[in-house]
Amino acid sequence: MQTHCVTALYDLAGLPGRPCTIAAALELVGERWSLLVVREVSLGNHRFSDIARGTGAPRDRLTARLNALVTAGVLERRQYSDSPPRSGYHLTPSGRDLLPVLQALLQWGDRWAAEEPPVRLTHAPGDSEEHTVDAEWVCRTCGEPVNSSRVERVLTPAGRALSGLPAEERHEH
Amino acid sequence: MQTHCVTALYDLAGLPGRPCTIAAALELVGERWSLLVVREVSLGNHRFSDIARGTGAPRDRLTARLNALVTAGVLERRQYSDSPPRSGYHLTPSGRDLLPVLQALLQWGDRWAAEEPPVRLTHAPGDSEEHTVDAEWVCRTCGEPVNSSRVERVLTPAGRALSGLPAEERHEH
DNA sequence: CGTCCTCGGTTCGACATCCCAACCGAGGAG
DNA sequence: CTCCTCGGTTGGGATGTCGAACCGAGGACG
Repeated sequence: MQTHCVTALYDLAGLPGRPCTIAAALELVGERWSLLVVREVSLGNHRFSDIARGTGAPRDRLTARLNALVTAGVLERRQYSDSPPRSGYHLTPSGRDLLPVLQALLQWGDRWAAEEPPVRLTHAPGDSEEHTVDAEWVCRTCGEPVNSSRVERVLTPAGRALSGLPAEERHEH
Repeated sequence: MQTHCVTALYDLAGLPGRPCTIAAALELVGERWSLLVVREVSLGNHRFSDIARGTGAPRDRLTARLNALVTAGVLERRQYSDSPPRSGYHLTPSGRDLLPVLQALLQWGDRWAAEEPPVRLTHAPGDSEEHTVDAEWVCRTCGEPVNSSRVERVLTPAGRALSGLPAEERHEH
């Protein structure tokens, strides 16, 4: 599996504020419509007009976002017809890795932004019964829910360099 | 536990595109700086100037975002000094529920938006060793990872009403 | 008292982005 | 030939964004 970005990594030093990959991520996919475009493509709508209808984005904004997401390495264009020449947009591995972000937003929106969710995710894996998906973040290493356990933030050498701290000996309080 | 929004639920019918709480969520916290403000507050920076420094947001934008997040019910103002009268911003339950969104963005950004992450999250729950957090979404009901299992989208009655007539949905392979 | 400082904003002007509606060119279909 | 769809582009007005300057309340210092 790819472990870092191939196409569009973001220079953390060029960002304002605390050096943090959340900010870098938002720089790539945080503009208006971007994540909804990813949602729409992940639902199987690969064509310009389907994405436009599904998201509700203005066509010129959609053009801009699609191009930005392609150069960010989140989407790729793929020709699906020679005549007339037509191409569709598909998720790259990096784009597929955004699905957890969408899952998190969906779950938050279901709970806090709508009276009654318009869509329910159901789940029938293996031999268990069909049921509504209610997901939580779990640490792959130890299996515990992430939020209920003690989590500490540690600056890496790269982070120390970016925040102007001496290379060794100094920790944040 | 609160199961829906108390202050600022978003009228899904007023949104363009597919009725979807991801869009509603982004309407509340998707503007520039909003999620970074939530990150900053969650790190313990409650004061205006600390949030400004931590996020790098212009002061007028920060004012706008803080007010929006307060009326959205994500943050609340709390007075921490009478003289001079000073108040800080704190996460509400709804704001705390955004942490999984930040976790998802962090993980994506670490992998796809930066060469070397500036911060590592470590985790030492219960009796296991300290290790780097690597989280995934797991279904609370059956315990299986959400992305690797069959998940289906089902329109609820509310969703059916909102979309008039449901279109057929294809899935990516 | 007067001057300085910090904190939490507000105001201003230049600029970028956004939205909508109209338009356009390539390529079928009839 | 005319019409249609698809995938955009273009123009103009509204809205959002930015950086820097300004402001008022309230200490702190002398």
